[in-house]
Amino acid sequence: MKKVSLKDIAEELGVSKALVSLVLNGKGDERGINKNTQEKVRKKAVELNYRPNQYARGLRMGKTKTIGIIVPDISNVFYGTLCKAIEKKAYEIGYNLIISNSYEDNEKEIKLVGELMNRNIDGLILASSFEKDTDFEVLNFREFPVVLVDRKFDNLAIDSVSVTNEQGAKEITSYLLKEGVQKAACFAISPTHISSIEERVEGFNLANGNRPYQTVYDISHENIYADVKKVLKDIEGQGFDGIFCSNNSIAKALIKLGMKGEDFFEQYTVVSFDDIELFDLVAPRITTVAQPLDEIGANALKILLEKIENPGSKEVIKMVLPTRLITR
Amino acid sequence: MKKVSLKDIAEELGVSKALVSLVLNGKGDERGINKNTQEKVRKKAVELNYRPNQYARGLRMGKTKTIGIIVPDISNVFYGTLCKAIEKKAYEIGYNLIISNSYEDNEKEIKLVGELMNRNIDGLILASSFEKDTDFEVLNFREFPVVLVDRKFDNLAIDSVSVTNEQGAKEITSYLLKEGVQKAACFAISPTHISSIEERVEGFNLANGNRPYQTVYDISHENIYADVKKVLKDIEGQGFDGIFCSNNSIAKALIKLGMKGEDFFEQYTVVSFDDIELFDLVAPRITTVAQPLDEIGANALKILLEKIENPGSKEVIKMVLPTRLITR
DNA sequence: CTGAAAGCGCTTACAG
DNA sequence: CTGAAAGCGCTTACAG
Repeated sequence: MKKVSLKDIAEELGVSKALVSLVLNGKGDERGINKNTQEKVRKKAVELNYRPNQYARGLRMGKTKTIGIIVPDISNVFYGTLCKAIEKKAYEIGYNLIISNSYEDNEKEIKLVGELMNRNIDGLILASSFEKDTDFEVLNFREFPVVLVDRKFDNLAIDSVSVTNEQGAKEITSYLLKEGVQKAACFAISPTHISSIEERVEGFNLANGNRPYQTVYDISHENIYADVKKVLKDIEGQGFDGIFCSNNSIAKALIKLGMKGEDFFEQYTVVSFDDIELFDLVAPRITTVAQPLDEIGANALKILLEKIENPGSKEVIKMVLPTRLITR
Repeated sequence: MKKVSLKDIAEELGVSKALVSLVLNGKGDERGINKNTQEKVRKKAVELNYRPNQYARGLRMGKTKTIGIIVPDISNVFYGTLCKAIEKKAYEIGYNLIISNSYEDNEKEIKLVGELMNRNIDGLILASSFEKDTDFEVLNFREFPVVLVDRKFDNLAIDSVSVTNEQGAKEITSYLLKEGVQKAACFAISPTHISSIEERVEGFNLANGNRPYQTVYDISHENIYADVKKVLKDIEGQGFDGIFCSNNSIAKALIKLGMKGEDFFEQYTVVSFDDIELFDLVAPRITTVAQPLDEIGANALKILLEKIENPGSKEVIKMVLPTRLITR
């Protein structure tokens, strides 16, 4: 019942381990190994159900064909879909993914990065929960291949794939105003200095440039529902008639609250960043800014693989993909 | 810039690799190594930012503290939440998770199982897409530690964690009838012979025992929306006034279709298996059967770890956890 | 209290 | 065309 190794195949066939290894790795022809011998080796490998030990191989080669990915929360459909996109591509080229959740907890993120690096992953895709460039430096990646997704750090020389957050927020806010909203509020999720949120708020502000009044409110990501409720109460009677949500969690809280209020959705027009299925199924349906998750995932992986294959390269790619307004 | 190994620490301190290894693995006291020496070793390890090479360790020990998990689709919030629950527990005890998607594709599932076993995972948690016991045998786990979740195979000696699908479906169907529904339809997702779906249909049938009429309709999982639409058309005018959905995807399709129809939700009372956030945010809100995802995950992991630690054990645990009716 | 040595399973120069 | 040997970084008997 024990695992079969190269040695087992070699002994049964009366050849060396080296030869077996060469053949099984497709280097038989290149090294001019007898076709006949090659055939025998391959047959025996199948017969014995040989599976190469990746840890031995990893130890020897220094590469493991495993990449790590850290997201705030895999059960959030946004990150779930992103991981799925990455996993799909990775699978096609023989890579596996180790997925971990940081829960927006910097301490845990630091630990996770360390542990994943321990496990000799070849590279890391990271949706970081860090807020400032300076904090980020504790992760100390040096030459280690890392690509940031979703959130980026402009002042650091680290590759990233993000979207046109500012432009997307500006577009959807403009849409809100064009639809007749007089006074819009922006509900920003904390921590607001995460790059993507900062840019969305900026987009909101830009679109409001020549309006008499608009305001940004902070919502704690740990306590979204209660905070949204509180802010709604605070702005009551101030003439607001539109709300831009900086991410899907806030919009979900608003929907839940809105269902309880009598005429909430007559009073407020709600739009949101992040296009999730839910927004198409509630009444009224929510107009959103969609992010190209498949492309984000595919590009992050592609950039990461290039880094892995060219370890010396100092080139830094900061890719920004377009968002799409989905009016409903 | 190269990785620091045991040898580096040993050389800098003028001791042996063995000693360093012992100390760093907490066996210093047990082996009576000088406290002072231990201190020096630990300090140096921190100073050099030593990270043990898990592949060398795995190769030597035959254990890798990595477990694999295969689900149909990580972006489905049901599986996303399950994975999150497992990942959380696993992290606490120093295990990492390799997560893969089978997309309900048997071929891919077979490949994935092979690849994960190649990678020397210590064990596997599997939400299998296989339909019959006999098909399942190609996976050929032998002694390999595996725990099934969500779907189980009664005739195979493999551990599993599932829920009271039949009881849950029976309860919610009874609720439907008690609420005044006269004639209920069951929308079952294909393939209907997956254990969980089979049991839910059975529960539905049981609750309808003494009713004049009820029917089960198959919905293909590849084409849910179109199929639901078709079935709805087919049953029109036959006096149906209630629908039990065998999983959340069907209910989502119904909601989407229902929003387009004028008085859909006056005509039909809809209830569903799987409690997802969405069902609390649509109008009307959907009554559901909730599965204890955290407990499923925690127990699956616990059982798996026991298997990993007692490789010889022939004991088979088929755990069934209770569902909960959530009326809205 | 500590060290030298073997060996986990692989790949890759090197030698012939 | 093929084999013997070294070595990746670790842990664990064994020896003293």
